[in-house]
Amino acid sequence: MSGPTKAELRKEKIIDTARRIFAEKGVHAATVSEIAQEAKVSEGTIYEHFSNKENLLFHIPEDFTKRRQKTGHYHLNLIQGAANKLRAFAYIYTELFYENPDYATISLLYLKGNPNFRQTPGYQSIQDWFRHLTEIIEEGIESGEFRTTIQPYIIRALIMGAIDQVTVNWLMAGKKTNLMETVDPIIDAVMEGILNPEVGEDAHWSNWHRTKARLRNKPTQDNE
Amino acid sequence: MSGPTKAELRKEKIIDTARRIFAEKGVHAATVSEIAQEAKVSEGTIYEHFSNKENLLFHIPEDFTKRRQKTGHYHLNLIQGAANKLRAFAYIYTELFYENPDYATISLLYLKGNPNFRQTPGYQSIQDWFRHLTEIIEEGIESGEFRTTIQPYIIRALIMGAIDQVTVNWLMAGKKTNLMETVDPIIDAVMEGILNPEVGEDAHWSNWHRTKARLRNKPTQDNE
Amino acid sequence: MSGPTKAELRKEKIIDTARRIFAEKGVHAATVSEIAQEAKVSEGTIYEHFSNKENLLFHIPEDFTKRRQKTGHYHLNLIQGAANKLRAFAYIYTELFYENPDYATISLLYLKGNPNFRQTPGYQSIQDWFRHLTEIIEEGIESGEFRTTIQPYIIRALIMGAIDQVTVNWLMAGKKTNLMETVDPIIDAVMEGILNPEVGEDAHWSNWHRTKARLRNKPTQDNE
Amino acid sequence: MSGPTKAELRKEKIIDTARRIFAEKGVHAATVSEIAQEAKVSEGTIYEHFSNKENLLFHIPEDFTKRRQKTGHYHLNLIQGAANKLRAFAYIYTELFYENPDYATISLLYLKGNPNFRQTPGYQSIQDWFRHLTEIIEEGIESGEFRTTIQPYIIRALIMGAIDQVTVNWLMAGKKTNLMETVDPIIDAVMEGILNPEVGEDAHWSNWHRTKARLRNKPTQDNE
DNA sequence: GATGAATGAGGGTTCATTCAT
DNA sequence: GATGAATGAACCCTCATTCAT
Repeated sequence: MSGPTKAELRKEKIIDTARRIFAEKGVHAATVSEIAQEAKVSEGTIYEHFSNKENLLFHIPEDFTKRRQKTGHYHLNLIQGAANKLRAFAYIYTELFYENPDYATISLLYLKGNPNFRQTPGYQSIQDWFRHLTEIIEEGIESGEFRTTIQPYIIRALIMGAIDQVTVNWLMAGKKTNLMETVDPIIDAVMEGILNPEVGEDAHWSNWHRTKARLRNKPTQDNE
Repeated sequence: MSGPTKAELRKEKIIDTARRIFAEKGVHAATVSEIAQEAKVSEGTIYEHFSNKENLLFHIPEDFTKRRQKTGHYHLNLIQGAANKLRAFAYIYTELFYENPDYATISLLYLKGNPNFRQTPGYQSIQDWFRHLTEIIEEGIESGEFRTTIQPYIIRALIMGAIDQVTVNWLMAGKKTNLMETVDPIIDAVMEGILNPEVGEDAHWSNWHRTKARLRNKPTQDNE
Repeated sequence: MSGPTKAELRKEKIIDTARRIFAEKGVHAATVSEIAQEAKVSEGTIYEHFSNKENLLFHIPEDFTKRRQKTGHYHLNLIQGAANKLRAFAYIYTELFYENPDYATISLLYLKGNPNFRQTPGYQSIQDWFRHLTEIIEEGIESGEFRTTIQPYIIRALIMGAIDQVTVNWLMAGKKTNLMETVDPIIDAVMEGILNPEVGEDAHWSNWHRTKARLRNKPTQDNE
Repeated sequence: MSGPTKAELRKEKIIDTARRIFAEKGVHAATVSEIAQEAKVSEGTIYEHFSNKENLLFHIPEDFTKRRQKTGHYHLNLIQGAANKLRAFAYIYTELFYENPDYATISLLYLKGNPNFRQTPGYQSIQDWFRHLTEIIEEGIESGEFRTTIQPYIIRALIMGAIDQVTVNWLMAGKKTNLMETVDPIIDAVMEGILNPEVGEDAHWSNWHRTKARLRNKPTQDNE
C-alpha cells in the first residue's frame, strides 16, 4: 500500500541528478561531488547506493527500461500487422529520446560504445527490447507482409541506426526541431525503398542491379 | 621534391600512436605520457604539435579525410547513376572503418558526439564528405532514378546510421565477422524497401498506409 | 549469581572479533563496519561500548590481563627459588602469545609502541605484571641466587626482549614452528651466559673484560 | 667527480622529511601532502620517486643500511675476538638508534612487524647485517670463546631483543636517558649470565637445573 | 626544436562517527 | 539499548600541462 521508501526516493533522486549532469557536462567532466550537491545528499550516500561513478552511470537506463517494459509491449500487442508494429516501435523508441533528451545523450554517447556497460544487466534489458524489433520483422517475413529476402538484423540496423543518427544530430544542434517528425519519413523509406518503380531497369546506362553484381565480385577494388 | 620533413613524420607518428592507444583504452583512460612513450617522443614534443590532449584527438581524422578526398571523389566520379554511386559511397565509407578499426572506434565513439569537435576544421572536412552523399541522392531524385517523395537527409541518415550501427556492433563484438558483407544488404534494403509488392494493400486488416495516417494524427497517443 | 549479562557477552564478542580482524588485516586496514558485521552487531552498538576505534583496540588486552592476574600470580607463588620463578614467568608469558597469536600480534605490533596506549588502565595492568618479573629478579639478587652486579631492568629487557623478538619472527614466518621450544634456551642462556668458563681470561689476545673497559671510555669513537 | 645530482638530493630530502614526520605523528596520521610541503616539493614529485606512501616508508632505512655497510663491517673487522666483536656490534646497533631516534621509531614500530616490508630489498639488507651477528656468535663457538651449547639464533634474539626493548622504552619515555649506557650491562649479562657461581647447586630447595627438567616435561601444565 | 622532471589542482573513494528511528 | 543509513572530512594518487635546461 505504501509507496517507495525514503531510500528508494533518494536513490532515484541521485540517478535523476546524475542523468542531468552527465548529459550537461559529459560523464568525465561531471564530478561525483557536484552530483551529490545537486541531489542534496552527501557524497558518501552516493557510494552507499552505487559502487562507483561508472556504476551510477550504468544505472541510468534502469528507469526507462522498466517503464518501456510495462507500456511498450502492451501497446505493441494491440497493433496488428508487422508494418504497423514496426512503425509503432519506431515511434516509441524515438519518443523516449525526444521526451528525455538527457537520457538520449547518455544512451547514445556514453553507453552505446562502452564495453563495460555491455556486461551489465541494464544492457541485457535494452537488448531484450531490441530483440523485440527483430521479432516484429521476422513476423512480417513469415506473414508475407515483408519480402522474404530481407535480413532482420540489417533492417533493425537501418531503423535504429537512422533514429540514433537523427537523434544525435538533433541533440548536437540544440534540440530545436521536432524530432518526432523524422520517424515517418524513416519508416516510409524503409518500407518502400528509394528506387522509383516507374523507371525501368534499363533507364540508366548502369542500372543498380548490374552494378551491385559488379561490385560484389570486386569488393575491394577501391583499395590501394 | 623532398618528402615530409622530420617534424612532419614525428607529428604523424604521434597521431598514429594516439589513434591506437585512444582506441585501445579509451580517450579518458589513455594518458599523454603513454602516448609520448610509445611514439618515442617526449611529452613536451606532443605539446609542440598539439595545444592539448583533446586537440590531438581532433587531429586523428585528418589523415583519413585527406586520403578520402583524393581517392573517394575520384572513384565516385567515374561511376554513373545515382544508385551505383550511392552503393559505391557505402562501400568506401564502410571500408575505411573496416580497414582502420581504431579510426572507426575514435570516430564513432569519441568524435561523433563531441560538441567541441563540431567546431573544428576536421569536422568540416567530414561534413563535406557527407554532403557528397546528399548530393548523390538529390542527383538520383532529379534524374528520376529515385522517388521524388524521399528526403535526402533521411536517406543519408538511414544509410550512414545503419553502417555506423553495424560498425559499432562489429567493433564491440571483437571484429570477428566480415564487416564488408553488411554493405550490400543495407543498400539493397534501402533501394527496394522491405514491403512485399506481391501482397496487395488490403491483404492486412490494417494496412500500413492507413496506420501511418492514423499515427501521424496522434503522434503522442502512447504517452502517459 | 547469574552469569554475564547479554550486554557483557555482546561486548566480549566485539572484542574477540576486533582482535581477530585487527590481527588479520592490521588495525589501520580493518574497518569498524567489518568488525560490526562479523560480530553481528550494528556499528552503533560498537560505539555504545567503546568511544572510538582506538579505544576498542585498547580494550583487547583486558581479557588476557584478567586471566593472567588470576592464574599467573597463583602459579608463581607456588614455585620456590627466583630462577625457577623466572623460568616459569617466561613460560607463562610466552604461552599466552603461543596460545593467542592474534593477541600477540596486537600486543607486539600495535600496542607496545603506541603512546596513547601507555595512558590507559590496560597498560597499567600489563605493567603490573611486568613489574612482577622485576621483583622476581630482585628477589634472586637478595637471596644470593643471582649475581649482585646485575641490573633487574636489564635482565627483564633481555628476557622479555628475546621472547618478543622470537614471537614476532614466529608470527611473521607463519607460526609454523613450536614457539614454546625457544623458552628454555633463552632462559638457559640468561642464567649461565655465553662465555666458556673453561677458557681463561688470557686465552684471547683481547679479552672481553679489557675490551669492555676500552669501549666504555670511548663509547662514541665509531661515529663520524 | 660531481656530487649527487639535484634529483638525488631531492629524493633524500623527501626521505629525510618523511622519516621525521612519520616518526613524529605516526605513519598513518602523517599525510603525503604534509611531507611534500615540508620537503618543499610537490606531491607529484613524491610520486615520481616512490610508487606510494608505503613505498616511501620502506625506503627510509636505505641510507642507514648503506652507511652501516660501509663503516660497520670495517670496524668489526678490526676487532679481534668474538666477545669483543659482539660488544662492538651491540654498540654500533644501539648507537644508530641513539643517534637517529626517528629512524629507531620507524624501524621498531612500523617496519619490524610489517609483512610487506619483509618482501623488500631494504629488509634484505637489514637481514644481511643481522646475519653478521649470527656469524660472530658462531665464530665464538668455534674458537672456544663461547660455550658450545648455546644457540646462535637465541643469543641473537637476546641481544637484539634487549636492545630493541630498551630502545622502545627510551623512545616512549621521551629520550631523556642515555641509551648507550644500557649496552654494556646487556652484553655483560649475556656474557656471564645472572646466576651467582659462588652459590652451590643445593643452596636452594629447588635449584634451577632440576626445575628446568621438571618444566620441560610438562610444558603446558599451566594451561586450563 | 626537444626534453622530461616537476607541478598542483582536482577527483574518486573510504570510513570513523553520528543520530533519527 | 540497538540500529544502520547518512554524513563529510580527508586522503592518496593521477596526469595534463609547463618550463628550465
